[in-house]
Amino acid sequence: MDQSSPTIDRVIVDAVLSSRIRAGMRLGEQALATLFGVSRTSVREALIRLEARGIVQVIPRRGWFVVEPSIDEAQETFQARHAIETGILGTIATVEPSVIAILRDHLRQEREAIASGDVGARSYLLGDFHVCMVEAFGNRTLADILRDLTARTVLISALYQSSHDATESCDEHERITDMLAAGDLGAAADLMSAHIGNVEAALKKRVAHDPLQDLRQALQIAPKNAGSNPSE
Amino acid sequence: MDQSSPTIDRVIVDAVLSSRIRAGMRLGEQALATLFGVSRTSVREALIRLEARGIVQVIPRRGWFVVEPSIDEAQETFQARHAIETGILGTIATVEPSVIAILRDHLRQEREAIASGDVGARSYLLGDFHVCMVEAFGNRTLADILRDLTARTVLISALYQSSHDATESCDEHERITDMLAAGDLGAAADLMSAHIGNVEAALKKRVAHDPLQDLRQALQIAPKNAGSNPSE
DNA sequence: CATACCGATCTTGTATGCAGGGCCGATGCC
DNA sequence: GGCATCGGCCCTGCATACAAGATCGGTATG
Repeated sequence: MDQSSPTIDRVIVDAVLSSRIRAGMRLGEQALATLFGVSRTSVREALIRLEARGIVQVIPRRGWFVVEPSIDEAQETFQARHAIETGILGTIATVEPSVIAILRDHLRQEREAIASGDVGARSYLLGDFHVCMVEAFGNRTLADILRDLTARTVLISALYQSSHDATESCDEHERITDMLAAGDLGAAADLMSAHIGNVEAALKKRVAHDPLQDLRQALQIAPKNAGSNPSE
Repeated sequence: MDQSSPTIDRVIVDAVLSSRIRAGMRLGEQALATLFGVSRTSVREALIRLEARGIVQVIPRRGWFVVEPSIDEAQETFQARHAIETGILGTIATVEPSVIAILRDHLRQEREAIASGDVGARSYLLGDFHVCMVEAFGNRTLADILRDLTARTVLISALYQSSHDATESCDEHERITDMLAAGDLGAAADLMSAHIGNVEAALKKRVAHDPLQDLRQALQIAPKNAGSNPSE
């Protein structure tokens, strides 16, 4: 149904969630237009949508770039996720068994992606757990909001070199699910609070944004494309 | 600084927040283009932005309309606001005196608008209290999200004929501010929870969506343009 | 009289063209 | 040799033009 317009948005957002698109990457209108086989107009519409969602930004006569959240913006993003996710847990009364089933299945996919070494799927699923949870609670509005915040979180984690282990995150997800299954929403909220805090704390060792960093890296690791997205 | 593009967005959002634009109202591209003295392209960009923010929607070859949230969407919106606002209160540790000062000044404006009978300013300020609070807490990201949710709340309140009194809302705002000033964040969260519940409960008497309603109203209030925006 | 058909008109969807402005390399000057 | 300047190239910003589709009116027919 929603093919023509949302497609190009989805592709970009999915790429961000899968860590295939990094913060600061340029998104030229003409380049995307030829890639998708459409006019610049359609690409521009998609980019404007993504800008409203806080995923890309335009510099007036320069071009479109994936957002590079500052330290402050990163903190705001984590605080927002913290507030929303603990807030929704404090709002709902009971948790249906179907919710647990969805989350259990999601956990299985997470483990599968981690085991198979698919870093894209791993990144996507680890972030999607939270979106999935809120959506399972029946609030699509909040899920959409959280998805965009998650995209920014992924960008932030790459920007500030998160050291948080995937297995650790997955374990924490499972513990949260266990508490939800037990009906202990307060404990689940506490675990969620700690979990988000862990992810945020894992990137406190910020990347020391001195200009020499880029130069040094460029001189040692030859080409302009680091081996994160070899295919494109 | 941000004049050219955001202006048209702001005008529409402000009109929604001020209850000057109702749910279901048509927003023709050409009409807005001539009104703002720009091309359809710019108008379209603004509408696409507003669509991403969940304020308007486009029906494929029909036109742009202000969203008419369904019962379920209305509940989702209130739950989202509930989760966010109680969540942020549970997230922050201390509340700076400057925050209290901002809220006190805001309360003064609310009372002023209520006393003067300026229904537009009243609607705007009553909703803006919540946005203002989150922004005063220092989280602009969450404040932007809440602003869009507030816009939908205003549309919902008009759609389902809210009976919640403005003075009552303002009083509740003041009690919340008092608890924040006292440093009792838990009590503030409880009051906020009750406050949002009150607003939501006040519109449970839904508007009986029979088609005769529109027809009857149209037959009584003559022309095609209702007298909501006489100047523009 | 009711209904089906059909064209006029208005709406959005999409492409294209041109203008404004920034970046970068070449060139001339100090 | 270093530096300022200038011109070409490329990118976005914006308007316009055309195409596709939907609504609504009139008209003809059963």
